[in-house]
Amino acid sequence: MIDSELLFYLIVFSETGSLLKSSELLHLSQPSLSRAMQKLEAELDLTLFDRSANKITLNENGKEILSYAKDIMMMMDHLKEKAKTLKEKSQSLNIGLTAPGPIYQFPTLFVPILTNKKISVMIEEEAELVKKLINNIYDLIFINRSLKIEGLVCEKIMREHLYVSVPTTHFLAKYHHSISFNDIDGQTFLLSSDIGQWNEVLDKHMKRSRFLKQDDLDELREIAEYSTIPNFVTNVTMSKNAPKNRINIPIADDDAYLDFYVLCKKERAAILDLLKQD
Amino acid sequence: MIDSELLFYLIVFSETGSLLKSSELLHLSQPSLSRAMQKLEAELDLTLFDRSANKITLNENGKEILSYAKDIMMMMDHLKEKAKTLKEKSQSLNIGLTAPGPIYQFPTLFVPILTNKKISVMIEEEAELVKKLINNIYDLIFINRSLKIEGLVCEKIMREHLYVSVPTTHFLAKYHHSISFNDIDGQTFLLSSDIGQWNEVLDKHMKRSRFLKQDDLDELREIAEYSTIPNFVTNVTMSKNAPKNRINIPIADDDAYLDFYVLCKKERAAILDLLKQD
DNA sequence: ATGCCTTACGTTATACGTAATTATT
DNA sequence: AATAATTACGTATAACGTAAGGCAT
Repeated sequence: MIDSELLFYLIVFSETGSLLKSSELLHLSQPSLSRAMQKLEAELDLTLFDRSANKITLNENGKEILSYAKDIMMMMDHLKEKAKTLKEKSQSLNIGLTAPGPIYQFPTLFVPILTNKKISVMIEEEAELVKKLINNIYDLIFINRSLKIEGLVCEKIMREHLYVSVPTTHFLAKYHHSISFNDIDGQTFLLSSDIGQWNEVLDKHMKRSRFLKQDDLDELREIAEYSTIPNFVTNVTMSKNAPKNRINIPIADDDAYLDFYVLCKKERAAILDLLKQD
Repeated sequence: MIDSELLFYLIVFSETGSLLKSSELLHLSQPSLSRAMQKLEAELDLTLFDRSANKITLNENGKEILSYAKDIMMMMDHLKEKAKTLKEKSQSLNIGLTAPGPIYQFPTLFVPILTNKKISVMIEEEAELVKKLINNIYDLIFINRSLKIEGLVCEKIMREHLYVSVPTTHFLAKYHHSISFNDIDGQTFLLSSDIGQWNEVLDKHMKRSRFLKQDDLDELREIAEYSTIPNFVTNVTMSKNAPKNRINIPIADDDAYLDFYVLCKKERAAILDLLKQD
């Protein structure tokens, strides 16, 4: 096998025209480079240089071989580039969701420092998620039904249950054990912008309501605490230190429940272990 | 720089699926190969294998990198092939002539063992010779006039003079000091098949003559010795130990002289030194 | 005399094989 | 137990830098 290092040296030499200058660029002693070029000639069993006592130049053979060396070096660069890309990819975890629930259920999975991976999270519809999982754009997706597809593993991993959060002074607070969409429809609610699949639920059962959309979750929480506007929480988003002036009332309808199934490629099923940390 | 040897090992591994088998094919101990693959991973800063205690397989990264490695290895093979071709070329000397005279004038040049080169010799017309010299098909050509072309060197190197060789008993032998084409035209002559430019001379001045063409020069010489048929020789083809029963009569016409000029590419002018050996 | 390449030589680092170790089937 | 990988360790080879030598400008 021809040593690719020597081909690289040849290219550098062709650009400086002298062993001395090349050796400086290559952080190598000049005798070493001289021997390296002799070795290349020996390996190829071909004279590549015209030599005089204090001058060395590429001969016709050398020029021909040089162009091949450049091609190979270009391929080497492509390989290195690919290796870099693959490393980035293997260090990142792309997760797709139909709704944000799993982020609260599996907090360590979604914290880059803990999983030692760069995380990207995207909320999309099921069909899109599945397509992109198969195309390796996602490593892991969460959807709301069981889906058996060749080459994919699918496991049920959680159920999310919707609650309405109202001030203790609110007229709805009397339903504190249970409530239905019908009971609360027609009011105005604070609502996070990114609730994915829950949008469909609300569109279906809360046609007469008004929603004040809020992008920032911290701001939403703050507004909720200092206003009397009802908002929504779920079993996984409820914090232990919830505001004392509010109560969370479970919604009894079947559509107030969302099951979550996690899917990934069979050969990467090991990723699912990450879920078991939580 | 990535060591191309390691890429080759990777390819062999991909074909056997085991380090042990690969190491045998590569005439290498198995621990060495194990370390080599670890080194490749380190150089690329990328995991290429899934390892268990007694099994190692390519992972997704490894498969991707493998295809790049194969491309590079193919380029390496092309380079080696090219080197081989160039070596063949640098060991051969292609000479073109308008007439065979220089072969006799520069005998060592045309003996492969002495010049340490494979020799090919071809007789063609000037225009063809020059074209092929420029296109590197010939390394050296001999033509009959001075020709100044950019990038070529041209030197006058010999003059060939035509003689007619007749038995001492022949009626033409009385002209032993000098003779003209006109004096000898109308006879029958022995003639070599490959006389190149001399054909034109004879076509012009010997329209009424008959020529007995002979491919093999040794046979021609033998026939000449044991017959009374006149033939042609020149100052360079005349042998010292010429047959005693014949005399060589110089032809006086201007067209009985052919000047020879040698041409080669300027950058290869060193080849001309070969002529000086003779 | 100077500059640049090659050869010589002693040293260091690298790559190898053998042997020991580990873990899976 | 057998197989096939990795790790440990001592050795031999190969690559390096310094120093010396040679030849053309």
